[in-house]
Amino acid sequence: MTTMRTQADTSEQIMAAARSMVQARGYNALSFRDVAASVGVKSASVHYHFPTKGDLAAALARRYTEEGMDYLDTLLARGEDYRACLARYVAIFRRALEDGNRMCLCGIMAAENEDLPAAVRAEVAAFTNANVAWLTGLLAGRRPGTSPELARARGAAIYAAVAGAQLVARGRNDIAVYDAIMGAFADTGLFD
Amino acid sequence: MTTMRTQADTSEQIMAAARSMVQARGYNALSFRDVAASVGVKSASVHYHFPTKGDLAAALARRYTEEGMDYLDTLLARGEDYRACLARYVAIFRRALEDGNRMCLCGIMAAENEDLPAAVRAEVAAFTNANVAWLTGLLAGRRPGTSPELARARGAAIYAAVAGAQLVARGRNDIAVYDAIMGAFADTGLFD
DNA sequence: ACCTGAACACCGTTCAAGT
DNA sequence: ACCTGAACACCGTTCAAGT
Repeated sequence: MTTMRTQADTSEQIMAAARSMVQARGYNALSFRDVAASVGVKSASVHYHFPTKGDLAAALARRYTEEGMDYLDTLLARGEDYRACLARYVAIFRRALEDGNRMCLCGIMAAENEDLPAAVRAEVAAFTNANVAWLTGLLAGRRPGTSPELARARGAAIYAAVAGAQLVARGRNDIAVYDAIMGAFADTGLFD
Repeated sequence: MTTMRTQADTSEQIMAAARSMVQARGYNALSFRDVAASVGVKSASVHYHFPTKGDLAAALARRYTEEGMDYLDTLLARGEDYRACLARYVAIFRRALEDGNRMCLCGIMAAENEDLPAAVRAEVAAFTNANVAWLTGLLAGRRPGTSPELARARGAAIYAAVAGAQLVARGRNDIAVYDAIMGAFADTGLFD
């Protein structure tokens, strides 16, 4: 029998604190001293676990993508229909707004693209690609006849719609704006 | 006969340099020392013209909104039809990507919402509101029967579509992605 | 293995001092 | 009216030093 683990590793606590901060204020506003204070260590200790801010942000984005894709894969495995899967997808981005008017971790960092170290930029791109690929796959099942190019463009459009709606609703600090926008997209047939 | 003005005021040069920097890297990455170096003064001089970073960013956003709305109003005055006006609108956000993979000034600052001084946040919200109102007005002319709520939701959806597509295409550093996404939206009838 | 204090060059901001 | 150098408390990062 191994030792009980009653407390998260320092690395895990750092990642949890940092993730919450980035989703609220972005990569540039992430402060090693703030993270350290929130965890109860000094900022130099954070550098022991994550040598640079880029290393920390890249780790955050990689895990964020993994966890998100795991959830999306369980959605497919559950055998729910096309519309139900899309509704769950739209609900994921709504949840970030519910959680203190936050954004998707990679959505907010995408806006900071030019400021990101290359490794972080790559992880953000990987998140976007994974999301568009999942949506494209879902669409392919729905419309077997469509060309790959058109299916991918539509997958990207759904991702852009959700990301854009999140951005606009967040600026208004009003979840009803997110719902109204997604309703308008639904009316145009974006989810049919 | 008054004195010739062969050079822009220092304030104007500061705003031009700062605007370009914010559209490329955001509010947080805007540096008074970088702006000063680009204009040829010291950072303390920038504070003479714009006491705080918030004052500078608020002035940038206010003028950006004014200039943008002036252009949109000339579009309407030209008497072009609904589709042509929307095509011009979509082209505005494309142009930022053409200009060094930049973003809409207020779009990128919207992502930084939580970091913005209140005055800047208000200007960013005013830009969004003005854009949605313009789109809503355009839609009202096109579909006189629609309820104000639905027209506004659809106006917000078009704005979110454009902002989201810009964000996604910028992350890929590929204008073709913007065009493909807008094409997919057009296919769903978002612009009909 | 993990943490820390001290130092470095950056940042926005302030202010007394210059012209 | 406009600009500046110097100082302040911040920042990410490094590193020698501690346990």
